[in-house]
Amino acid sequence: MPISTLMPESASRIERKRIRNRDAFVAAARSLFGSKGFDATTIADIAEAADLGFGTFYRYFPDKEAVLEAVFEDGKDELDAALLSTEPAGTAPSLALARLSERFVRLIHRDRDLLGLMWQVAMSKTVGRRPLKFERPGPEQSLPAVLSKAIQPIVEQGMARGEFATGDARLLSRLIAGAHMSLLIPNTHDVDEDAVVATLCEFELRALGANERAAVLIPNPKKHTARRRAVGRH
Amino acid sequence: MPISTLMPESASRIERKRIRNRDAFVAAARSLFGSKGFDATTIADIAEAADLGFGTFYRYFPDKEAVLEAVFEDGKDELDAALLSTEPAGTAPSLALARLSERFVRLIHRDRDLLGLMWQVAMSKTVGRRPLKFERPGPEQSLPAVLSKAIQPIVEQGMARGEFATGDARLLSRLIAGAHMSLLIPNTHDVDEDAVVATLCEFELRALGANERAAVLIPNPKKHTARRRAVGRH
Amino acid sequence: MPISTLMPESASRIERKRIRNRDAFVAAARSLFGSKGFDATTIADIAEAADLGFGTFYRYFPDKEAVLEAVFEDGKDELDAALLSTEPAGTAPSLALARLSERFVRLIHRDRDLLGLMWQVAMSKTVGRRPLKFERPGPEQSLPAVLSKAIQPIVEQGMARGEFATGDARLLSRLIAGAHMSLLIPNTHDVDEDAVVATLCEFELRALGANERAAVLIPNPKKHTARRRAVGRH
Amino acid sequence: MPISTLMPESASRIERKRIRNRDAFVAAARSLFGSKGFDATTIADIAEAADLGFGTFYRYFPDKEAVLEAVFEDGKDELDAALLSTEPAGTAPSLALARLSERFVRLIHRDRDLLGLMWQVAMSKTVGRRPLKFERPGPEQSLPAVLSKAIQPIVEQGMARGEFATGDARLLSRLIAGAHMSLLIPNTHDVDEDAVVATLCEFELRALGANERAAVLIPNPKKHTARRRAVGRH
DNA sequence: GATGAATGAGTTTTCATTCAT
DNA sequence: CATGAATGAAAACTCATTCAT
Repeated sequence: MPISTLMPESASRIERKRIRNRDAFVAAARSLFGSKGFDATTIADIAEAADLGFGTFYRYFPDKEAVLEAVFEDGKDELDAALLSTEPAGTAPSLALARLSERFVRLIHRDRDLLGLMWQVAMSKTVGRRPLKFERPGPEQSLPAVLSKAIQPIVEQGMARGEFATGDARLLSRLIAGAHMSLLIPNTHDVDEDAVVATLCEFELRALGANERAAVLIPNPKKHTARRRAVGRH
Repeated sequence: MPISTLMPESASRIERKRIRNRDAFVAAARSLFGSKGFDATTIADIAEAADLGFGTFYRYFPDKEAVLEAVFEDGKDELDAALLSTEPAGTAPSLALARLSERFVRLIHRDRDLLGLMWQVAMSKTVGRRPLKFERPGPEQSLPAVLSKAIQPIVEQGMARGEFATGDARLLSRLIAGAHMSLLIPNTHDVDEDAVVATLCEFELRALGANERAAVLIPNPKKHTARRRAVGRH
Repeated sequence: MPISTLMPESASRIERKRIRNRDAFVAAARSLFGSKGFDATTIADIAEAADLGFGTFYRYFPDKEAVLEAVFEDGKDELDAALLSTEPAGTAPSLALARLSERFVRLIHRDRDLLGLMWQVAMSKTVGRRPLKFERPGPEQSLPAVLSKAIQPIVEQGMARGEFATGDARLLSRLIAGAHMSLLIPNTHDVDEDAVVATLCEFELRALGANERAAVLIPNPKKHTARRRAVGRH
Repeated sequence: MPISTLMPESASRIERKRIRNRDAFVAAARSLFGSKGFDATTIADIAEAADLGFGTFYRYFPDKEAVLEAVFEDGKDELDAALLSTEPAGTAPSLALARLSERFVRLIHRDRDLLGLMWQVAMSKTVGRRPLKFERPGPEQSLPAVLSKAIQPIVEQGMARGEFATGDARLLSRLIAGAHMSLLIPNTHDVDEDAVVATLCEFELRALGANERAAVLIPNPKKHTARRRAVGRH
């Protein structure tokens, strides 16, 4: 997340300016990387979008890849905020998962840029013209990784509690994350967001073999009666 | 698919050489694009990998993008061969889907390069430094699109036959395709291939609300008794 | 001039074919060099225009420059035919010059390509991307050189006979050639050809200080009475 | 003319450096284009000659053609300075023409490069490997055009005043310009510059049918008595 | 002898990165 | 510190020329 949010009042005026500038670069980079891709984005583009001087970039980042890394790190915080369960300890895993799914679908609409970028990095060791230097945190913070990690504990808990069928929690989490990711693909038929949430939840709860107790927790019950019934079909 | 397979006996020796060279370029490009990414791959790389001269490339393709297109076209045929159901007309949809999934998992191991590339293109309008020229077939032949299209009819049929719960077949197919795609992500813990197939099938059949008649068709029954029971658990 | 005209009946069929092909290349090259320039013309262009195979070119010329040379040589013959005085020995120099001028103006309309090309070579040691190898006859056969050489003897004779004022015949010939050349410049206002001839003749005869005996020989007397009188104005 | 001359005292040091660099590129380009031709000159050549980095070129000009254009524009100013009559209003046209001619001959020795280049562009629509983009001012500022335009008003005035025989002033100006241009052709026998001026003046004044009042104005009278007499010979 | 496939040297152009102001 | 001018490494692409068929 933007550093600025971490130190609202802190430090000297000059320090605050440094932070503001850095955040401007990161935000610009994130938007541009997301929309045009890493390679197609030049440092000049970023500086321009950040409304800062060109050479200034290098006072904040040693190279182009560093800003990508920063985008990831800041983005990870944001993702975590969106994805990590803040549910009370006793929340039913199926509900936790459903909520996470809903938050994710909303996130897609808000942050498609960032998500697409993180996805991209997950897929190839080379984002830019040459192999990424960063064994650095990077890819582990790629979208599917983060998402998968957010899902896995829920799944594990669900299995432990008997809400979900038992199985390879890691792999299942990944498959669910993949299903989520599929929503990122540019799509002509963009369906109603709520309907997507409902179908997704239904999909994943079924896939996990959620039992009836779990099923009733699917969100947006008013709109999707038919489907809810389908989920609890037996 | 490589042109060479289309004209096994054909033509003059020189014509065959042309085809062999073209295929060499396409194969080299596919492997390199897949492993290093489009941008990180130079024409020189491709030529080198194809063991042909640099200038020779331009006798076969007008530019770098053209070879990407060729990779896609040839790849699409290959994908189709792997994914399109060749099941007899009466095959149960759940079986068809399970078989498709199995074929896909096998495919990942064989053709990770190509699949990764197609996925990449699906995600970003900018594969290269600048937006792709090709509105050309391209992206519609991206992996998730092709996969999704292969799955959708099966899902529809399953719904029609009452094997699967009814729902938005298009979206569900996409989610399933996404789950498949998640297996493409470079993964340190590479699990046993058969186990992956089993879990995937179980996952998607459940997710589709496959009823008991469908469930018994899950492949590799010997190894995964426990899970099978979970599927048909109710 | 095309070799073909030199050996109309000669030699074997195969020999005649060789000659025909060579001429086709030279003609194609001349037209293309003239219209697009030496550099902008590729060997492939020439071969295509000659309706001959690409590699065939190299069976007739060792390199691209050689065909330029050939164009020059063949062109020189053609130029000589057009420019060299074939007047009977006793012809008045002013008449000879006038006739040459007329022939030249006509030539411009017929062979602008070739003339432009020869002019170009006259101006720069580098026609193509790199310095011309040919110290070979080349530049001495450039248009102004040839033209100048055609004019000079006439001028000298005129001076000797007292028709023209005496002076530096070589330099004056060059100036006259320059005046001729100016007609080659692409020109929006293309005037009537006959009028150009008349003005040119008038111009050069005056410039040489042609006396009254000479002046009456200006061609196209009917159309240009006024001007003729101006020439013989004193 | 070089921008530098326009802002002698101007601006910051950095601004002056920018201008100095631009001028260095233009001067280098002019010299190289003139001597080797546009095509044979690489950007690297220009940068080297300008003693600047290679990439620096592109900070000043978007492409190779742009620097050609700049050479033309700067050159045009220089030419205008040399060629446009600055004679007092009442100056005899023959004198004005003679002076122009003299200035031109001197110019040839100083600026052969530029003049050759402008001539070249006048002749061919394709200076580079492909047709010039610039319909831009360019070709109208080609040497013969500029020269011709400088001469024409003098000729017209001369005709109006009765110093010159009447005729097609535009065409005659062009012929005279052509005679001038002929002096640009690389010439082994380089004659004495003064003698060339004298012969040229004599040539053109005669060619225009300058009457006796005009004739006495031929410059350098001391050295060329014989010729002067020839001009005023009748 | 004719052909065109193969080739790589040479050119333009882009852009990350350095550095002087 | 902020800035943008300078720079050259790297990449795409063209085309003259060689050579196998």
